[in-house]
Amino acid sequence: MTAASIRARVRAEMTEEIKATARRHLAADGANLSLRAVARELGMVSSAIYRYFASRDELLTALIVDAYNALGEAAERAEAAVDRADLLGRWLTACRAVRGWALEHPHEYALIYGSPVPGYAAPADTVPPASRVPVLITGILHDGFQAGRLAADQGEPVPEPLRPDLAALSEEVGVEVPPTLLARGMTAWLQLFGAVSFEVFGQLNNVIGERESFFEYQMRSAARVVGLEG
Amino acid sequence: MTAASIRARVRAEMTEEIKATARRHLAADGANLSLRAVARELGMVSSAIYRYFASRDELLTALIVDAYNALGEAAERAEAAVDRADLLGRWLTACRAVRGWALEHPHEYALIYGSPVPGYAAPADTVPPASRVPVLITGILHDGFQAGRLAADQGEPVPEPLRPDLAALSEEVGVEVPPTLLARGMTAWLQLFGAVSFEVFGQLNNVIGERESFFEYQMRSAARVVGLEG
DNA sequence: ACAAAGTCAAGAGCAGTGCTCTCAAAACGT
DNA sequence: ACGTTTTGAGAGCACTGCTCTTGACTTTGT
Repeated sequence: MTAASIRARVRAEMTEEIKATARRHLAADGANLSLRAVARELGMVSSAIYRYFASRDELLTALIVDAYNALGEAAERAEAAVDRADLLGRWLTACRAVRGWALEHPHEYALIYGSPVPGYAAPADTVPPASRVPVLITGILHDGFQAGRLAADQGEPVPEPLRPDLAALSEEVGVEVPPTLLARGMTAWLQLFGAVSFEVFGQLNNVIGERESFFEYQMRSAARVVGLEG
Repeated sequence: MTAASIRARVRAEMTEEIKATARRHLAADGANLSLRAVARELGMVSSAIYRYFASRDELLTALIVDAYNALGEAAERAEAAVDRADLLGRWLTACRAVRGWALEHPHEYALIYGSPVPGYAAPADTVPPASRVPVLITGILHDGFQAGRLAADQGEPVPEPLRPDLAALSEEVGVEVPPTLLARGMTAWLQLFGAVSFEVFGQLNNVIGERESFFEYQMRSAARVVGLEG
């Protein structure tokens, strides 16, 4: 049994090493990285990789799950260090963590928030890692609402047809937030990933030089829409 | 000279035909479409394509420019049909046109607003087509400001370091808009493309069913931040 | 202790890719 | 009509993802 564990452990290490190498190659070739190149760098032959990943897509899926988790954890850790009562601080800190991680790992960010890979369909096990950031944001909304510091109704009225979607969403996450507040939360969510994506994908090149100020302004503006006071 | 025109015209038609075929292949293979497959479908050999495009990247550039122009034109045409005094209507109409085009041409949209193609660097001639939508939005801001219906200062205060960027931007576009208003315009811009990207790239799957209501709500909310009254 | 079962890396091979080069046949300007 | 330019075809290079087979090694059941 201990012997089997050894083999299992070696296998796990090898798997991790392949992923690490692939992650490095991601920077050069994006989503269409070369399995053969990864194998070559690891001093093995391409067919050997298929012992660990059934296909290139499966390798990609592993990288995607890892990326979602890394991003989620970065946001969670940063946000957890902020005083629970400081709602605006929690929001801004989470935003900065997302942006920071994205700028540090632009190619992994592109993998999860960029254009979908052509033939690739994300399997179900990417969903929980993917929802870590949304869940985090929803938690801030929840706390603010419970404390009576976030109004349910405010700003643009929420269209009737949209409310069931929002109610189902709040239920799915397991956090109770009124649909009207959740709708504003999604505005902030769009604003966050819109800003990060534009910066990472180069849409801000030759447009905005002061990236930090710009991001800070946009996230504070989003917070204002939600109703988070400074 | 007329003879030369014939050859030139045939060449132009051939170029257009290659692009059209490539556009079709874009749907299946995304940014890494196959030159050979395109050639095969056109009944020619792969090397013949190099008479029209020096490389795959150059073909991609042509597709990118076309996509930016198509999107820009769709937005401009729709917006132009709205009463000039109806600022909110102009904004919402432009937004709907952008979303509509993106949903009709998801793969072309991914090409211009998705993750940047790995080895590819966008040449300078993509800039003017790319700025058609931003210019359009800026025009609405300008008209509203001139008419005294859009306040310069409102909402979140704009950080000092950001102002030169915004001033330069307004100058570059050739449309006079106060930096504070332009900052809110960029909020709306982020909101627009954040919403469209999330929908086209599948981030809203199993999250929002009522896409139209959701989009409408988000764009009205963005308009409110800018200061566009209904 | 030893054979059976399982696991692994390697190599050959298939069909495909972007791209370059050469060569013959058109189309063109004069 | 003649020399130039443009065009398509074909062969070829180095590369890709992936499959299948082979031989060596390790783990397991008895």
